[in-house]
Amino acid sequence: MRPSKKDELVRKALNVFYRHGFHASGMDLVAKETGVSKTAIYNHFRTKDDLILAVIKLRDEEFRAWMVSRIETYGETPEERLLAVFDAHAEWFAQKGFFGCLFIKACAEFQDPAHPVHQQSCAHQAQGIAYYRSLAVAAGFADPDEIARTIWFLAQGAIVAAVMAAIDNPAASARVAAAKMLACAERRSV
Amino acid sequence: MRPSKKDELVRKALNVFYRHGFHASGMDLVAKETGVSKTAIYNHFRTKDDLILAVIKLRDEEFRAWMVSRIETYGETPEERLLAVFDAHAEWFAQKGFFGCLFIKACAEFQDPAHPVHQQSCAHQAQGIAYYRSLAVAAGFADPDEIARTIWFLAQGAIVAAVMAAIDNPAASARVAAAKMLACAERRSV
DNA sequence: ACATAAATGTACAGATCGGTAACGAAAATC
DNA sequence: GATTTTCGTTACCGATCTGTACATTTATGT
Repeated sequence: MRPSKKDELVRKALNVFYRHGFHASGMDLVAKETGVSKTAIYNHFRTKDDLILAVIKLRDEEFRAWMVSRIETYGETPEERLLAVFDAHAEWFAQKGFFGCLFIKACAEFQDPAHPVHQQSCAHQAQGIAYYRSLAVAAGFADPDEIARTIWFLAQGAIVAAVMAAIDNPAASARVAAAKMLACAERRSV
Repeated sequence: MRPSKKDELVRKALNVFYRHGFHASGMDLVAKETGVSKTAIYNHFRTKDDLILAVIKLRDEEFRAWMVSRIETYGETPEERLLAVFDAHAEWFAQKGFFGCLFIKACAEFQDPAHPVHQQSCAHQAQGIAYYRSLAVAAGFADPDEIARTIWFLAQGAIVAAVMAAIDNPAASARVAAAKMLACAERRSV
């Protein structure tokens, strides 16, 4: 199987797991929805967990790249980009087929901290925080860690709200809060 | 079965589902862990979903009562209580056996918005926001909805962080952000 | 065109899933 | 103390689960 074909399989499997959940999606369903026979799938992935891990890794790469790209389009300066985070999230929430955060779901279904899927999902979140921190550093904030954590909390809260709460445009609401927070935050002394 | 016995069964089932997940916990496991035979369980709950729904409802009642109680202990005034939210969350995160938010997990596993478990979980979140809003109103903020949403976002973000992110004491960090936000927020004009 | 590799559908193994039937024991009710 | 309800145990049902075997067909590379 060509690498591109394998990617395509993983991407289609991602859709199945994303929509129906990991444990709720049987391999027969995955085979049907991806159009790849179960035999062929198991030729390339030893177990279902291996496939799920590949799904998580693909999503990690693609989603982070997409998110960074959108943030850098919405905002020019580092400080603008800290707020553009929420514009990008708003765009994400508005996409048809938005069903929440795959990584939060993955950790909800694979609770064992030793499970690779759990760890990979946590690693994804760490990268998000690290990116926000780099923006906060570039923007010259005195406490970039606190800034990054706050932006991240607000963004994750908005994600949860987008799935569970009857809040209109949670990303916009979180953006307002973030803007006020940034306006009050101290800059690094020269 | 006495109501108290039934409650006890639901409470023990809650522990099973909380620790292992809903789909990953078979009814045989539930029977074993609760000490109630599968037959007896099915005498009182028509299906597994019915039991799960009872679990969600029990958790909703108990957890909200606990959270409100802790918040009102940590804070005296409404404004203090908006920050005490994070003290209560910190206490929750520190409890042994903390495994994240059951309602977030429930929505992750029951994605269909028409599913009662999904709806009940969302209703729980709505009650949380409503409580924060009542505090914001009592504290005299000009825009209690925005205040409530921000507190809620930060709290939910802290919960996600407590499970997934390598952030030390996320509740304390969220509290700092919330305090700054409240300090800048406008009061209602008399 | 041919040899090789890989995909397919079907069928299956073994385990587990949600849920039930049957029956004796226990216990609450009258 | 007799009766009725509820309980646990055990075994089971059909469906579905992950994962595999196998023979056939389809791509692929030279």
